[in-house]
Amino acid sequence: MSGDHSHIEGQSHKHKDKYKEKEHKHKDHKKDKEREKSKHGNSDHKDSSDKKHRDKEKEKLKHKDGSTDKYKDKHKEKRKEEKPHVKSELEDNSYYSPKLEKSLKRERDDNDSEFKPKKIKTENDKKAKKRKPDEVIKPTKTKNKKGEVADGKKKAKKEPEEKWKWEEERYTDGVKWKFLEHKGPVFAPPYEPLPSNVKFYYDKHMKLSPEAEEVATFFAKMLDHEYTTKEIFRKNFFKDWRKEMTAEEKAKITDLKKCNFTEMNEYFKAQSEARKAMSKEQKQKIKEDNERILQEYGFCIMDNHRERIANFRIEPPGLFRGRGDHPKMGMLKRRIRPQDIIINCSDSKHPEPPPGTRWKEVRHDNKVTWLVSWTENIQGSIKYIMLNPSSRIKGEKDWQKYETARRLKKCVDRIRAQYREDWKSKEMRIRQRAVALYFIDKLALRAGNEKEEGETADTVGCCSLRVEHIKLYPENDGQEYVVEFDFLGKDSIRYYNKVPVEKRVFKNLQLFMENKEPDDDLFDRLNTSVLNKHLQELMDGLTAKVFRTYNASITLQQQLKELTSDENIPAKILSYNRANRAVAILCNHQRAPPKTFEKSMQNLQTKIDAKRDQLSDAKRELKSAKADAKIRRDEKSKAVETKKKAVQRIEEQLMKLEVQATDREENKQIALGTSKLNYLDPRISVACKKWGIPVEKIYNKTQREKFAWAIDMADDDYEF
DNA sequence: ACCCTGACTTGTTTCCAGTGGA
DNA sequence: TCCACTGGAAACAAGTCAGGGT
Repeated sequence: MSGDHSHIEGQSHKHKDKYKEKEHKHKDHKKDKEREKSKHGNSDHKDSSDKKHRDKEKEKLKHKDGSTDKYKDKHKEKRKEEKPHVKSELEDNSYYSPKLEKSLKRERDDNDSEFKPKKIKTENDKKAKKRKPDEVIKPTKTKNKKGEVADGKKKAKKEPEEKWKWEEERYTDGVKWKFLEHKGPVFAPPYEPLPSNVKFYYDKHMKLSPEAEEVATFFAKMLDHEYTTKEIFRKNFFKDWRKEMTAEEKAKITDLKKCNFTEMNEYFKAQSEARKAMSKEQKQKIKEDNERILQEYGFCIMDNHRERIANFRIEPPGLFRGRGDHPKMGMLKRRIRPQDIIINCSDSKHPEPPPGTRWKEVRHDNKVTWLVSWTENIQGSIKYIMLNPSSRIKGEKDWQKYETARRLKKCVDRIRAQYREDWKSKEMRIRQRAVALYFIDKLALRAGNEKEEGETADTVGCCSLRVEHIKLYPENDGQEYVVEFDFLGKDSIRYYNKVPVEKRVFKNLQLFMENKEPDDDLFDRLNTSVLNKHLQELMDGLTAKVFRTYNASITLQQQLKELTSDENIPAKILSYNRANRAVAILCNHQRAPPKTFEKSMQNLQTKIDAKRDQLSDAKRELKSAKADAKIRRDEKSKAVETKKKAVQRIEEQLMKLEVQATDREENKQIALGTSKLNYLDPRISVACKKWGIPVEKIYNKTQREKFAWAIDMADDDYEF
């Protein structure tokens, strides 16, 4: 499986080289340079224009845009100053992050007194006031088993309705729901210490304290994983692990290299074997238990409907697995407790925290869609529990997204003409904006927000491209003005592409790159907020990502028109998949070739070979039958007919297999799912029924649930 | 004007259970 | 009946973007 770096249509490289080695010097280097820049108080472009005047226009440019210092640099400088982690006196232990610190502080400040839910100012608030000015949600002890919930304002006590009526804009004024009731999250099961005979080894066998042991098991479970060999991972893990150790353990265990987790690792392997080997009844029981939990916690009532919750289980503790070259991989992801949790629901009734605990907060914010949130300790960002894609709240939003893309369709010509015009602008920032937009449109690049250096893997999108990420070839492989892109995008997936561009774009790129270091920003006068502000002016609701949606959907529609033949259904589905694949390639949706890929390919190949043999056998038989018939002067020999049929049948089967093989091979490194789920207007697919392709052949059950809105609107002659 | 962060979408990988062929 | 394979779901990381505070 290793070593296969084949390309897909000249575009995407794969997996192995996905996590490109990056020099870490990068950051410090950059920092220095920025300091220098700001010291001199002038930008690259002023400097550069003093050099040779290759381009007349440049002269004008420099004056026009001298106005601003670079935003980007400013941020960076600022951020760096703030960065130093001031350790809070209350947080001696490991779980430290700046954001967390803030929220901890808040917690400390305002809830020592009494558990009192916070009220926030929303529309809801006004309503609440009308009802009962100072209603405090008291931890209701009411174990409402059966319908004794029938107190006054319980509008949702009527049986939940069956189906939603799809409306693009249901509530005005940002209200997302009017009634919301749920059971709260399901917490990760508490840690169960290992049996006493399973020990950790360091010079000698030793039993760890439960706290240290738990963290050790996280590592032990991953022993087979490549992560555990990476230096950063090991370093971060060890640092966080030591924080959980007792003083003696800390004194003793000082070197991760000397740690031996194999015994623990084997114990877990045995456990999973045992789980596999369980009897049918046991498995059945587990399944039923899960179903019970799902039924109890996996649903909520929103505006009279019972809706499925997407992730009602709190993420269990473990070691953080960042993607790509992540500086924080291996850090301990801490266990979430009830006092970390914010509950969001209607003000009438809220879920109970587990006995002996309390929620961090209960609020009633109907302008947001989440039911539960907590702050995670690695990046200090907020995690949410939200509804399933099949829910109304997600469906309507999805629908809206495609409607925006369709509006773009109406004015895309105008916008394209506009940015082409802007390539000639006198202002550098406008040229940069126009070229970036061209990339976003033509290549479906992501916007490319700035990221916190050192906090996340070094990845880029359009606006954050650096000089080192592109190469210019005035001439390449017989094509003029070729740009070679090579960078790591979202999830550290490599984007590699060579595209011919228009001359003006090419010249502009040369201009942007002049006098810059490889790690300078290509578009130093541009960031996503500037770009999006501009787009907003061009069309209401237009942002960079709308182009991805638009181009994906329009590509599907076009490809379908070209490809769909009047053949049988399997052939049509293949056509659909081809169209889907074209989109996935456009969006650079890659996947690691499945571990079993080679093998399954081989299996298919042996099948094909067998079919071939069978075919030649059949042909031979046909031949001899023919000869035989000739001798016997039997014009309409039955034998010949049947043999002929057999040959035909086998040929067909062979073809089918070969098609399957190509389909699979073409799909080796391409993931269709992402585009299917997020970029392709489902109504285009639903409308395929006009060619006799039933929706069931395109979408599985969950997908049909997610796209219920689209199926509902079902319209044969739907045009994106 | 800038910057931060909350909310929500998009993305890949991992896990698991069901399926169909030997 | 077993077992290898596969597709789908779950998990959760990593984006985008808007709005509000400074």
